[in-house]
Amino acid sequence: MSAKALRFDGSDAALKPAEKRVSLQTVERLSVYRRILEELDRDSVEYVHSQQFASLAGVTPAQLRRDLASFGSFGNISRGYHVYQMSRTISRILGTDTTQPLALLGVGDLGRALLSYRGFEERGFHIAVCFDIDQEKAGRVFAGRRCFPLADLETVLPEYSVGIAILACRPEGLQVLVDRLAAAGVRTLLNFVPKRVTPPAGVSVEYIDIAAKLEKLSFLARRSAAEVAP
Amino acid sequence: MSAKALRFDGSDAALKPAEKRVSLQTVERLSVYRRILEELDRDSVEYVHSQQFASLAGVTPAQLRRDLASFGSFGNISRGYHVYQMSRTISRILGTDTTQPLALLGVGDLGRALLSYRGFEERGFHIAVCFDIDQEKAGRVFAGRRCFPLADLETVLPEYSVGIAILACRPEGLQVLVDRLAAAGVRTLLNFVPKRVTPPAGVSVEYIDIAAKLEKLSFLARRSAAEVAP
DNA sequence: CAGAGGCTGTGAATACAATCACAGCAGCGA
DNA sequence: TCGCTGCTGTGATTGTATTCACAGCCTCTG
Repeated sequence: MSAKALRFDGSDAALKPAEKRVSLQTVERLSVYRRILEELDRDSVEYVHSQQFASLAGVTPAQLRRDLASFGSFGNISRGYHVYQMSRTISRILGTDTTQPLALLGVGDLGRALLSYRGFEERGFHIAVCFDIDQEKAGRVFAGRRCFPLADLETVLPEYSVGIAILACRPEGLQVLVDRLAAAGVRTLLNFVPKRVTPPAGVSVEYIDIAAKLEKLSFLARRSAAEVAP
Repeated sequence: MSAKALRFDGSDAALKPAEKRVSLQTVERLSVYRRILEELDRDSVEYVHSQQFASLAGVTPAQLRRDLASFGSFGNISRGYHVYQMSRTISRILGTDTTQPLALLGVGDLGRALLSYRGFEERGFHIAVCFDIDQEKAGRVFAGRRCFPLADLETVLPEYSVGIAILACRPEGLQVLVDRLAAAGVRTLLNFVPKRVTPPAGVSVEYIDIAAKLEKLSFLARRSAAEVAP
């Protein structure tokens, strides 16, 4: 005896199905899914089953289905998921169906590498403007983008309507910089600087810490070696 | 000061006795902890309580204590944690108390940025050798390191006893490259290439996917905007 | 047209991570 | 010396993510 139909009886007004609770871990996996879907689309694959799809993405089929179901049902039973349609849907969910301008803070080695990285454009991002505290760098042009002095942040940034900023500068004074960016309307930050900051209300920060990843690998390498010869 | 309260007083035994189940998330946080401890040490702080320490690291005091306790007891009751000693202990646990040689695969924009990144040396890592499939790059010298052709991987790599390799190359043929590296004795991989690979047995892979992080931020920015004006 | 096959979506179960709350004790002042 | 203070380490609890397992459905074949 199943009680599943009751769910619909009591809550027909509550149907805003697309905006359930979406776990952030799911969101991170969505990027992986979309990349695979694009590859499949290039190969002219029309439908894909959770089994093959999951193995391409390196997750279990159950997890893949649950991730996708958290936005509503896309799967066609006994055919699988429609590749192109789902790719478009994920783009809309992630907000990458339109190109988004980025700001880059700090034009050192890493910053310059990011400026010349072509992958951004393919994924719907574009570094529109960059800043550096170094007066010598400010005024120069890097990979087609003029570099402004950090002091001009508040006057220059609004012209570009940037929602995402990339931090690739020195750790000194990082918190102050974050606060200035938030005040200038930036809502999210991608932080390459190995230093924790406390984001102002309404601002999200993601960290990319290369050295920390290496340390984790160092731990894993040592542990796996210990397992072999304990 | 008596070391008896601290169970691990500098001996190599620190690694062995508490081989409980250490969560990988804990390991990732250890890097953050160590960085903060080094800063405190530079400021000549000798002891630190879980309260202040946790707030610097951006975690709760309970989580910090649990993380540290998963290796054994470091804390001196009513004084807190000994800054320098714990920093050393974490280094031993992570395996970064001695410098480790890295191999770099792919000397494009990102690869060159990594070569000139100074942060590695500070954290106990050193890119010892690099490879590129491009014959033009092979033979040149980048930031003091000679670049070898990819074809010579099997003959050159053993001379450097590399345990960790960084993937910063093209996605084409990545799986084959991973298998070759594993066969050559590399135990862990840091993958900047936006493509999943299936690691051979005993090999761990960590991913750094910049575009995926940006997509996550794009989602967050959109959601937080929707919360304000639904 | 019926029945088999095999897929998705999801309730239930499990595994895992974070937090709470407190026993027990080192250090300190009286 | 002794009691008080406030810290750590940890059992218990809560919360969250993942996996299991299967009902229900769509398609295709005979």
